[in-house]
Amino acid sequence: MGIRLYDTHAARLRDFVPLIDGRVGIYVCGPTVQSSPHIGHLRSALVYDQIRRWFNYRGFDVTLVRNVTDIDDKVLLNAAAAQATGSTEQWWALAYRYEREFTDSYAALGIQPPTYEPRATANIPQMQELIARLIDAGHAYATDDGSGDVYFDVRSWPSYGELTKQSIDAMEAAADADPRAKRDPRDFALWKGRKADEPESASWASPWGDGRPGWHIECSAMSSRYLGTAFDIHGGGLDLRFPHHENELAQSSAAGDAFAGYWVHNGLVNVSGQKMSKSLGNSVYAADLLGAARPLVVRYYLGSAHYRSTIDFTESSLAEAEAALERISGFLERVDRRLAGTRFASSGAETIPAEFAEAMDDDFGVPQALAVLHDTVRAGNQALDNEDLSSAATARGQVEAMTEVLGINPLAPQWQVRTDASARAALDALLGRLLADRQAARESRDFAVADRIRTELASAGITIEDTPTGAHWSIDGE
RNA sequence: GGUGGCGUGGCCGAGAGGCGAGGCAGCGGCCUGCAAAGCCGUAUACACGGGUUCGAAUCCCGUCGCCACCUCCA
Repeated sequence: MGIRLYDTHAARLRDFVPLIDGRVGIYVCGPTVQSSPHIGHLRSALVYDQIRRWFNYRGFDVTLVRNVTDIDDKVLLNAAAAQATGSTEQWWALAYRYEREFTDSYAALGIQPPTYEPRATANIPQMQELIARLIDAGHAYATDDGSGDVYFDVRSWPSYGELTKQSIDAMEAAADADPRAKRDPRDFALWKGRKADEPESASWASPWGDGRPGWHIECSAMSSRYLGTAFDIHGGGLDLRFPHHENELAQSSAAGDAFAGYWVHNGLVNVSGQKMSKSLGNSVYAADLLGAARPLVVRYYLGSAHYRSTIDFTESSLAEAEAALERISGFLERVDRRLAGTRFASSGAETIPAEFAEAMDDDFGVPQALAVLHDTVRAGNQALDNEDLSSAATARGQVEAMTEVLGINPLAPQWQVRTDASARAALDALLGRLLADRQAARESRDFAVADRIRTELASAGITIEDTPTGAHWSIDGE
């Protein structure tokens, strides 16, 4: 049985059949690097990381391309606005600064780097070549108003609107768009002629005059450059279906490219039930999240809902994720302690339970897969309670395998807080003394003393758990 | 106006015709000196009204409410 996924274009679940056996090419729309990454950007990148990891597990050779839009109106606008108040930062420096913020945030969440991350500014010739093909084919036109603009002619492409099932005539006319010299208000820019107040560094020579690319053309050009004119999966946020993906599809098809075989769209993130927007001032940035919880907790939270559903970020969201994760790491630590020194000490086979795999194969059903994970944790704890070490070891292997493929193994090096080894050893020695004192007090039934030690440690952020093999201490939140 | 989606127990969140996913919180119990952790048990949940069916949270019709997109969006 193979992987099924929901194709937005067909509007139904489809069996995944790769163009080339054993390989999958995925193109994902990355961010416009005009401001800091927010919770929605993280969720989107995480979704494709999960998908990519599952394809990998299923034996596919995955090529994941996620672009960086580093030239666009907002980038220029934001740089110009800062310059107006004294900044000397150029638009390209601003874009690169934000690009690094994105990279750092992705890395913090354990999102594997894509196979390649092309920048729009590095693919201008490819875009121009595509625009020229569209003009030749009669689907695009350069305006005659001297602006240097080139537009896609939506009326020339009968299937325009097919991705989002809309007909051109039923579309609302763009209220705020500057019609300039468009033949139809829905025509969209492929090339934007340079305006007098725009920096020379943001313009490129072209057959239609100096200028810069429109937004949509970059993805068509870059996907075909790196994945071929026909490739397997195109992904992005639900909000990109229209106009961005609709336009990509129109221009690539009109140019004669087969383009994406499957369209995948991830759900958006709301904040307390509301859409996140700058005007509402309710944006939750990556920095806010990473300041509020460990990166692993953020990853678990953002990755625990189904990729197509809207998730709502509320006050308790991170605490709930933390608690769920605590169950998993609690088991893994417990089983490791119990199995140490036994013949089950070293990790056995890491196997993925069939139900987990079935859930993931079915449109990446992470929520059901997590249910299997939690069931396995319970089974493992039961086995430990019953001193059934063999079953406990099996459960450990399964939990490790499942958390590994989801990128949420709490014991993975990625998530370990870097603590000074010598400081840790010193702490361990001190706690050893205190725990010995507490044990002595307990044996002489002086519980007041024993409890005081435990309370004092608790107020220092250290939790004591008594186990059959002695007291175990841990630092809260690690 | 057009297109698409959603409404599940105190909360989060799956499922899509027939044994009540899972997590959090709560309650009862086991364990413990007491805890913690763990385990066991614990819920007449599917917006409303009709209909189809032996059987509907799931399919159909209608109603109400909420949301997204319609050229800035992850």
